[in-house]
Amino acid sequence: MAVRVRIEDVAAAAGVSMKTVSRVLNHEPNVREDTRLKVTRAVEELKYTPHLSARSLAGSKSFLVALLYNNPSASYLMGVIEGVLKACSDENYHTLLCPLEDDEARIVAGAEALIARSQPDGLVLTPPITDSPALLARLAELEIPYACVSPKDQSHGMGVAMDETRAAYDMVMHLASLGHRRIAHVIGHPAHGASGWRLTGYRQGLERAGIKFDPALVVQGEFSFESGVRAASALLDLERRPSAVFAANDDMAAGVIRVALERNLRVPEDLSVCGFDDTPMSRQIFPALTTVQQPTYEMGRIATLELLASIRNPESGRMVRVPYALKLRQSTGPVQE
Amino acid sequence: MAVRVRIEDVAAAAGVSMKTVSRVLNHEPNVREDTRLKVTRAVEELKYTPHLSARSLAGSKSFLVALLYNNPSASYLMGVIEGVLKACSDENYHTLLCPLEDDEARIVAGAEALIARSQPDGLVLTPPITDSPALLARLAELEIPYACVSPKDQSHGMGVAMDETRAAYDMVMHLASLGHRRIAHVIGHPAHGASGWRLTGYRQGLERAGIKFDPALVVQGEFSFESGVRAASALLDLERRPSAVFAANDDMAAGVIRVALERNLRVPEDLSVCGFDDTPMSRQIFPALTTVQQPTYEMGRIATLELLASIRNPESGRMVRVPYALKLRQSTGPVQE
DNA sequence: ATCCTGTCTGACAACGCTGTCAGCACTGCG
DNA sequence: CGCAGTGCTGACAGCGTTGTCAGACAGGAT
Repeated sequence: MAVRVRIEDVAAAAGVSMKTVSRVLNHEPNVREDTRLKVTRAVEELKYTPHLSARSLAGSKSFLVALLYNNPSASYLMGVIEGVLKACSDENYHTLLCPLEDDEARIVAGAEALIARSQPDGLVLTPPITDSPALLARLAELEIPYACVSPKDQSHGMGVAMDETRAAYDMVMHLASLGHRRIAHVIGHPAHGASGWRLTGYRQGLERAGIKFDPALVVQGEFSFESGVRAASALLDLERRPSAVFAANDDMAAGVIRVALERNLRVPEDLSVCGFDDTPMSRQIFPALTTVQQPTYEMGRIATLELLASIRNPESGRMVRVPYALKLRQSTGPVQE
Repeated sequence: MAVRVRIEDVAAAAGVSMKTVSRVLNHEPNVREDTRLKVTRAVEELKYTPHLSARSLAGSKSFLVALLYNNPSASYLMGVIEGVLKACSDENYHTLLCPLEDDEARIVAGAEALIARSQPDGLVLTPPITDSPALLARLAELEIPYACVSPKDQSHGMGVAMDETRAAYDMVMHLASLGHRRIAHVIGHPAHGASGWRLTGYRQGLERAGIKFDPALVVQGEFSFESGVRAASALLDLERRPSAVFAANDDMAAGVIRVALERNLRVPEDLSVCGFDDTPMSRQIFPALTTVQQPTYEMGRIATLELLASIRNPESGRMVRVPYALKLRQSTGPVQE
């Protein structure tokens, strides 16, 4: 490995001072256009990359973005992570992963430990910790900027969100268009904002389709496969069982399918099932699951870009809406007589 | 946020010089036991954490470990990642994630870019890039230490591995013990070492069970769900079709189950199916999949610990064996007449 | 011609830590 | 009793960058 190219070398090559090179690299004002050009050329020629540690030490910025999570879904997380990584590397930041425990106190403690150790310049939060009041309060105190992915409260702060209510509504309309009238819903984990939105969308869809809301057809789950199994058992024990089940995520939908098949019900002939998230698993179970695709990569990327923008300019940083897509597959079909 | 505690403050509190504190923190020799104690106490009292950037700048170490991967399985990766994170944070290192593209040239380019930008002190490689000769050669040139997770060549280097051959052997013995004689195998992606080991284990199992190896029952796959579907179609089109299929991973096993159920075969009554990896999906499909569990978290953690040990002392760094576990579930059952 | 403004540039210290090296106190040995 | 050897400690420079501040220069107002 050759010896490192330093800012000093670039300065010499460009015939300016170190400080001017620094200005160009940091997009600071007050550099003449031709000077800027000379410097950029020298940088490219020497393939210069600033030394992160030196930068961070001198500038008291860490160039670190931490991604805080406690979401158990590996595929969801990996999507978001890749997006965050992409945005960070494009802007010469490093990404720190910070897995957190489930309970509120430990979330705060974990985040504080991270902040003390690594001094990140900003944080990206994923659900459900986007909705931990204690954490948000502490972050405000510490004055650390953060961006949220799908937070419950989208009225302020920055980040990225999807119209989940609308997606759930669309899903119910899809079922209704297949002739279903007894459409059940398995609610997600009560702590997640998504559970509420999806339930709301379900109710709005029913209303639009002219179907009376039946509380007996709505069962509490908690986003896990096992909770889907429990919910399905309850629903299929009903005297007048539903002809379709809309589970608030794919894992629970898989649980519903499991129970249906165990009871020798055919999916979708005897029972239509749909989920939410479009995990890889949803394509691999039989029958393949009708579900809603979230652009997790884009969500991670955009949230991070907003965060970085707001680090540079505290005025900026918005809540960005991203589109979803219904994935119609084999687990939903027309109602049979 | 209060002002940072610096090494100077700790030195003052302990009544020693900065350098002595530094020595204690870096486990350097030549510090009297009581001095060491005084310092440790002061560190704890002041809750001192060394400033990573300053350390790295002064010591020309980056305290960074990069995890290179291009494995598409999110659950496998998340397991390894969490393990690496744990080991790193325990030793006050940071983890860098480095997703790489598939082809050899881009793997090397991606790794070089990472190394140039971030100067990691060491790398953790996951399959299949553990087996990229071009990359390994380049790393040797750059003299960057690396640890491998399940590399093809375990005769030298450090890292962690599982006896996959033995696990595959066990799986075949399990099928044989259920009375199966026509046991098919779907091979994994040819570039992965795992494919070879699992095939070898399959053949050893057959031999041990006194079953003649039948090339017609062995089909090439590539670890994807779709390749499992293709393989299963071929196998089930056979005149004398197998009574059991051992797929080299869970995704392909899911593909096999999909095809079987589509053809109205019952699993396991008409066809036993088993996989490898114990992905979360394997528990969520119907029927739940018999498979082999890899301790991914431990593997990531141990590989990283070996790496860090070898950074401190180039003499150390071994290839560690970790245990596996057969997960017997509903997708395998006794042969039916 | 003089002053003032604003734009652009560079010298130098500082960021928090570790490497180097010198110095001190002790031990064992001739 | 002197001297080399060993164990322990501290002073200080330097890692590669940015913040601060002062200075040079151009253009407009007086």
